[in-house]
Amino acid sequence: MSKGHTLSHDIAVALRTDILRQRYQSGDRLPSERDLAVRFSASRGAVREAISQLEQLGLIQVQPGGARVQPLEAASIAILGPMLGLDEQPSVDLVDQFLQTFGALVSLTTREAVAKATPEEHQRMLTALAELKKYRGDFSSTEAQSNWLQFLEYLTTVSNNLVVKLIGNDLRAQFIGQMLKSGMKPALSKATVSSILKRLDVAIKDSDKNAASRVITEYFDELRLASSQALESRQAG
Amino acid sequence: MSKGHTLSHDIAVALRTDILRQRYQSGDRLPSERDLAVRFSASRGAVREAISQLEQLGLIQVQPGGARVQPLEAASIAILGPMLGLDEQPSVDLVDQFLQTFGALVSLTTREAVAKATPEEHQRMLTALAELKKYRGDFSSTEAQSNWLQFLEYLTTVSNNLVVKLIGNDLRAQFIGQMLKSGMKPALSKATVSSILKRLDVAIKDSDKNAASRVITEYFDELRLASSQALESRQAG
DNA sequence: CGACCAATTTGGTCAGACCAATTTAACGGA
DNA sequence: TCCGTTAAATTGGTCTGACCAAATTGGTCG
Repeated sequence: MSKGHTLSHDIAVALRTDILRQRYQSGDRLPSERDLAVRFSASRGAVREAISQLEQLGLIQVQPGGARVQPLEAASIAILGPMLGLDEQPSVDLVDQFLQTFGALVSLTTREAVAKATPEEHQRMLTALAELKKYRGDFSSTEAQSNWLQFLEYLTTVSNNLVVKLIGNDLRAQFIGQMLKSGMKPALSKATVSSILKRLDVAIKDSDKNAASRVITEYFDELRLASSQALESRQAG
Repeated sequence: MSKGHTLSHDIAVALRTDILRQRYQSGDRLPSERDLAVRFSASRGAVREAISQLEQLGLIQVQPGGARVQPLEAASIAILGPMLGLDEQPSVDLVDQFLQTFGALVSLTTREAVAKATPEEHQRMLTALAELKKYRGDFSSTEAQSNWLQFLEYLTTVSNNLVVKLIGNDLRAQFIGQMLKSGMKPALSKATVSSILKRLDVAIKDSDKNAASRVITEYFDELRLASSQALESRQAG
């Protein structure tokens, strides 16, 4: 194991990809563990480990007689990243759904953060915003994106909502990884970004949780629009 | 395997519980696979399967030299149900966070469902609401709760947001299971429930997505309040 | 064609072996 | 006594082959 991945993990990834590409329909039986061991030139133990990982993801149900593929929509959120990474470019619908959902969660944590922040946290939010404003609305660099995401993550921390944090763990790392891999960066205009940062600043200064939440919702609505356009023009071009 | 659970799953559950109960701190090394095999009177293979499940949950990181416990807040949402089920009664904060987050997601899907529904779906929503109104605000029965949850799930289906669906898979089944196990049912007054159903009906009839979303948000805010009170009075009593 | 039974296949688990990577212990020198 | 180096021990990663319980498949008979 020199490349940091176990064989069982590699097998699970390969099978997961087969399932996500619908090479098996819901209800179909997977090949037997013995057959998979031959296919992957591995021991049955490694295959069993892989299979139990897929079962935990909700992708299959295992019982004596064979493992059966389950409906995709009954699976865990942890399959989102792999789904997005299936093709060279992600599905427009799925990206939109992700942004919409992620936006709703961030809007919630922003609201709660503004409502709950200690004076110190409040100041730290404003300081971070001031740093973001230095980009003058130009969020296209990796650094700017990273700082913006860190800011959003800080809001989650201040909101102290573990449930959102746990969901975010499954959503964020996977999504960002796949977006970067696909080389796609949705571009908001500098005017839009500047406006959002400015209004967010005012909302936080005024401890106006509703305004802050609205600004974030608007940011994600803009981002959804820009993403859809970017993806569609890539598909046309 | 006569009781529907594999040994590896039982071992994973036991270790997960140890970790969630903070018997190990973040950074601590778990006992070796060989020691765990002795402890659980199992083979090392079964232990390895259990360990790889815990790694997928983000609870541990496995490498030669030993598996290390990871910070809880870096884990997957799939640990929420087990966290809620640790004690006889769930943590007030965690239940509140769950309801807040779940409420935000349902509010989003309600908004989208109202915006997107086909005439047939629209009619089906109204029909389901009419059925719910027959309870005259009395949601205390298992049947009423079940029908209400089915209605909310139908909204998710109509909204066609796979991301929310996948998150819901991790949230819903676990949470409801744990709540029922703890025998706790938060009680909203009949007047509150009737009012919510009535206004939701109007909003859907008018295809007013914002109003529908607001009604759902309000329902969950009331539910959060009632839950906190119910849990706190149980702790006091 | 359907029911029943036997054979085969499948998952569940075990023990023991071996190799690569990490951790711990021991030794020597300053 | 402390630090650095090396060796030994421990740990994870994987394999093979065996056996048992549960499910599936195939064959036979009415």
